[in-house]
Amino acid sequence: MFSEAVENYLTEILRLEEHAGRGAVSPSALADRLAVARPSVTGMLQRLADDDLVRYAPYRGVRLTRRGRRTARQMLRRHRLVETFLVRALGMPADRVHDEAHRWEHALSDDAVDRLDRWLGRPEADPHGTPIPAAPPSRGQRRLATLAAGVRATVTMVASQGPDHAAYLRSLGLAPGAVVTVTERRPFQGPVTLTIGDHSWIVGPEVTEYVSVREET
Amino acid sequence: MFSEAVENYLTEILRLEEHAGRGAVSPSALADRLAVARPSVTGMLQRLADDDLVRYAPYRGVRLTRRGRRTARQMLRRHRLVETFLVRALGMPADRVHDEAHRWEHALSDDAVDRLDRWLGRPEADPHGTPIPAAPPSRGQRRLATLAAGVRATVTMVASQGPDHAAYLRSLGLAPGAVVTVTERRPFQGPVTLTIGDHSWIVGPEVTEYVSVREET
DNA sequence: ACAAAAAGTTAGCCTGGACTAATTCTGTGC
DNA sequence: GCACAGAATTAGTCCAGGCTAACTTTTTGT
Ligand SMILES: [Mn+2]
Ligand SMILES: [Mn+2]
Ligand SMILES: [Mn+2]
Ligand SMILES: [Mn+2]
Repeated sequence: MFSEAVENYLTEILRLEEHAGRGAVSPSALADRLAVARPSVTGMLQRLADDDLVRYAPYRGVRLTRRGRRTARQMLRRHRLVETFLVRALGMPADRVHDEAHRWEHALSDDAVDRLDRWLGRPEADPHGTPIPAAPPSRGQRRLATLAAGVRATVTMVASQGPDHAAYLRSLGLAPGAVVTVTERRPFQGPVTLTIGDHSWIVGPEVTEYVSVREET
Repeated sequence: MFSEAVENYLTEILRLEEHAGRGAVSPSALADRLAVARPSVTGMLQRLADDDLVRYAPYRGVRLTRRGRRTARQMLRRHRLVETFLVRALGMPADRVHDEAHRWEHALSDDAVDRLDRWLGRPEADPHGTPIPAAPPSRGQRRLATLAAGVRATVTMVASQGPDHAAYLRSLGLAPGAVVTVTERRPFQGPVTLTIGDHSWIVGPEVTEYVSVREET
């Protein structure tokens, strides 16, 4: 979703916001923590502001937006889960897990994070005792790509990638509220068979990646 | 050490070399596998050749050098160990581990790979049955940075970063053949105390990262 | 109150790694 | 032996994300 650099900036801004209490985060502090020159920070903050990940007024410091904070918290969650794993499973010395986790945190998929969390028994704190942020309140929402076969689900969101794409999705009946079941999933990211109402369609990732669903209860 | 892109190119070249038997690998095949345009491949191959990772003659295809092959094999090892871990430990469906491993493989340190390998019981093959390349024949050689405290080791290599750096290392007595012990290691990449002969020195990563040692038997 | 220091930004540059359009090789069929 | 299809390379562009040098704004100390 975001580049490694963007993820690192957001995470570090959150750490500084939490640490230094209320108030905006200073670019210099960020530059220090990220080990980059100050002008690099200025440039990145401008881009993050354009993408609505931070609110940034020149000479006034920076704060995360709701969107930015959501991403940053997710990164902290990953970071701390990975650290926990490295210590508990791999027996890595506690003073070496941070750098390792700093790289892993960008590589894990949501699914892998979730499995790691389960494997660790849903830990509440990392090896240093720092709390691990909870998983975002997804209310069961997920991409169609990750829906298990045979499970009925309701479409919650269609993130179309342009007019043709939107029209195609509509022609399949994939609109919010539609009920859909994955009836077959071919291995290796192969095509997926969907049942929507009394129609079946064979579709590829351009469909399953951009449609969100919630499992029926 | 290398960028993610470089690691991916080298790994894919090795896969193609192994698959398609003897002969040079064609840039088009590479472009397909890496999902990039052909000119991107040409450009990268030129850089890889400059860095002595491939031998490349225009219009004649490409082959890995010894150096390139060593790196590529290491990546394949990581990839397959990670896939094994994802299936065995996290229970991820076998048809989803490849993409995941493709990202993890770039994030793991040598130490983490080694711990994962041990944790998995030194598996010989990944979940698809494909053999996992062996760890490089390091003969116990490692960076001083990873040497456990209290273990006597012999310096095998000094990778100095310029004349001043070289002189500094020499002044500590760190030359091939010298016997060294880490007597204390402060947490958080803190300073390390070395004993060399009857001298002790407190040094930082600019020493421990660039000196290789072999543990005494 | 104001000068000096510190913090921050702008301007201009660079590298890696992608892309498209245009061009040049190579090998095959006749 | 040659035309042509396909493979590959060159030329030129773009963007992310760094950097240094120079400038501007804010803060601080007297
Ligand atoms: Mn940490
Ligand atoms: Mn990181
Ligand atoms: Mn694989
Ligand atoms: Mn990869």
